[in-house]
Amino acid sequence: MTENLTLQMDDYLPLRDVVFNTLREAILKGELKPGERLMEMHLATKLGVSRTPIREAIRMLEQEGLAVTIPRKGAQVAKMTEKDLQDVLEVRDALDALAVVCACERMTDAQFVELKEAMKAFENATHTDDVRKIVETDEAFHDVIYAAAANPKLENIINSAREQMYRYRYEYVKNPSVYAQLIAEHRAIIEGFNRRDVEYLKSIMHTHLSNQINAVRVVIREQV
Amino acid sequence: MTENLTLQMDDYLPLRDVVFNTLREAILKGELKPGERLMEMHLATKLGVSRTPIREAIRMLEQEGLAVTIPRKGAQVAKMTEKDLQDVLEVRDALDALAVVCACERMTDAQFVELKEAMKAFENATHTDDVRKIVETDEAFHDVIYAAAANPKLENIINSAREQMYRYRYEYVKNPSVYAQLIAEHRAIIEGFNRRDVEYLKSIMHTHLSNQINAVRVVIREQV
DNA sequence: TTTATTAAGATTGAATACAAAATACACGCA
DNA sequence: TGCGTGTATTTTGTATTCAATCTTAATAAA
Repeated sequence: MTENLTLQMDDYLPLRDVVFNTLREAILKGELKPGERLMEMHLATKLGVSRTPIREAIRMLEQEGLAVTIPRKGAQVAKMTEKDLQDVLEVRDALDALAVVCACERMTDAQFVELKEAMKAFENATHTDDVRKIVETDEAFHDVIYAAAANPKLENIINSAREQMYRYRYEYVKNPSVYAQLIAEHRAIIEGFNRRDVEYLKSIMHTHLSNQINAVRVVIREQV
Repeated sequence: MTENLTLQMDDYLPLRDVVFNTLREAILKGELKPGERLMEMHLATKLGVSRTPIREAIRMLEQEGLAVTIPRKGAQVAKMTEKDLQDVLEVRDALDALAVVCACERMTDAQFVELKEAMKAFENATHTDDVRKIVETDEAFHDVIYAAAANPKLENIINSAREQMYRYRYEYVKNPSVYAQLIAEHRAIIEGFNRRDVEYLKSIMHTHLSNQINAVRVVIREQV
């Protein structure tokens, strides 16, 4: 009886959070395209809720950088210019460097095992055609590193930066010719942690990130 | 006539933004203390608005890390633990380093002049007892650097990190014995930009930041 | 006295209602 | 045809209302 209640409590989420997650996912997957208007009434009827939770969810998306709203004109999915992308990458580069420094110091043995498993999962995924799965296992690999850094604030900020590129990054991963390189880089990262070689790790992370730049840049240029 | 209309347009702000700014200021100034409950009805009557804009402002504060809400229980001003502070400082350290690297490359002559003026303003402020002014001119000095980095995304993230420490930092600046050191560090920063000496700048920024740690830590310990 | 119990009040969550502004569109005019 | 102008419609901003949950406090039982 009580456990039933607890269960209800556990999976209870305010509608605003449900809406937020739904819209967030839709934006990241590209179902809602950059520049697309987020009309409250439209979303409300589509999701079967009132405007109230929609509005609150939009405020949240706004602060995440996924939506932009102009007073009295409404919200739209955030667009990124090439400059925006460059700026975000610059920041991520610095934060990635910090993350590997921290992770190098603080990674537990269990986490190192986890990292190697995440590596395998990614490698397996690249043998399929499931782009979604490839992206997810790649993200998961990096998640292990960020978690090992043991700095939740850092993790939050990196995630927010990742999120902003996510939409564009999809295109990069769709191209199978990059898999070999990605795998090699992941292997190098593991090797780096094995040797606890901070400088080596920093440089790998840097190339790993900058490889994405050009690909993403092309996608952004295509965005009218 | 038309200019009057434009003016009205310009200073129009949705209530949610007015409320957001008001609450944000109140939190940063310490008028709303960490852990204090943010009750919608209470704030609404106090500010003379309905609960709707209050709720939206709270969602915004939440994403800024200034408020925390537990579903069905309401929001409260975010508390920071020592660990939280350490985490934020670690991140800010990395971002400050990035900022000076960028600023070193990109700072215009006009901005360098601005920086020297901000320095003077800060120095003058330290000769008064106006703690508020001292904090503001100090912030302004750093704002010039962050602006010179010419990376708005970086600026946003740094500002959000600064904001989270701001409340606690006040106490540090209240102590006049640190002024001399602060001035010396600011002078060193200017000297660093003059020489475009990135490594020197990084190290100054690092000590500049870490000097704050212990002071802030004391304040946090006092927070029950 | 302390601990359950439970009812009243307070508070949040969500929907609805109303006001103000922006947008779209049809009409008239040059 | 092209361009304003004004009206109708849509959309956002804010307030109000109703429902669900949480908190508090008073009461009763051990």
